[in-house]
Amino acid sequence: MANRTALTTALQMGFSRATGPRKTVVETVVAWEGHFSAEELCSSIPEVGRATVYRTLASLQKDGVICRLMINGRAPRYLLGGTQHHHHMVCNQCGSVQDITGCGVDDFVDTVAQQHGYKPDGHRLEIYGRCSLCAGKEINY
Amino acid sequence: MANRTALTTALQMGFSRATGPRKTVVETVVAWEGHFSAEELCSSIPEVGRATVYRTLASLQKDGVICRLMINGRAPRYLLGGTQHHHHMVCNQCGSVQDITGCGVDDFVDTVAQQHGYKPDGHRLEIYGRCSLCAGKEINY
DNA sequence: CCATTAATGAGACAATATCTCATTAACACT
DNA sequence: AGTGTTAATGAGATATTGTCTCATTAATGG
Repeated sequence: MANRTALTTALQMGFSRATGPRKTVVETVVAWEGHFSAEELCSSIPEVGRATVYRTLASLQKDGVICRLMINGRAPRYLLGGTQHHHHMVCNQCGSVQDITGCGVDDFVDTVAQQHGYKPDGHRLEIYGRCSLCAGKEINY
Repeated sequence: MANRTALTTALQMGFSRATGPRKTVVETVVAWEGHFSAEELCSSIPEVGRATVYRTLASLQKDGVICRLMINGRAPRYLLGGTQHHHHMVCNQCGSVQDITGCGVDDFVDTVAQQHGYKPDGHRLEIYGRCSLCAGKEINY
């Protein structure tokens, strides 16, 4: 399994006990195709409590196992991929996500951050835009 | 008034009627110091209905009059500034916002976007990190 | 196998966002 | 200025998402 290492690591980092519920959450996250919201994850594993899901997501994010993307709409969405996929371009309309790699992003972010006295959180960069396929889907108040 | 143009424009763009409530919202936004959440805005102008505030915010964002920042926590925060202030660096902990200008960001974003077939939404770039003043404020589930 | 205590989860609560639809009022046109 | 048309409003219900409490469960070291 490609993500075996990530899974095992995730189960151990940031916690002192490797529990069953957490294992369920992590395995589900690892197997997920594309990005997901916390509520979607909760729904897919109703046997795990909501608090535990949120706890685990926060921990995984903190440890860099998953990324948290603020796409258009209310709920943040999560995406597997820590060290390798820190940079994304997100479509505000359809929520499609593209990786940005090998573009000198790290250097750029570091430079800008340093200029402003920031310590970038894992050098994470997200560009929000609109992919060419998306027309304006209006909200109906 | 410095933002006279922005205000007038904002009142007319995207709507067919310039109404009193919308004028109230826009004037309040223009006069606001720093960033704000939708609920904060609602509270400050209770005479305007919640739906109208959200409607107007969405419109202003779409027209590029305000920026929407997804800072750590639940509620998105808004910031006056369209064309001039499209780039920000946001601290995930304290929510402080710094402008990024004159760093070749536009060119960079354009290049990356083009490579991925994106049309960046007003060339808006946001880097989420952690400012050096902020220690980890944990969540107590 | 036991004791310790980290972790869990049910469910209340809080915060935020959206929707419905009857009412109001902005605007074009006299 | 008066009037008809209809865009816009807002009160309040509802939906969605996130956090907290605390009694109970179970992982781990010894």
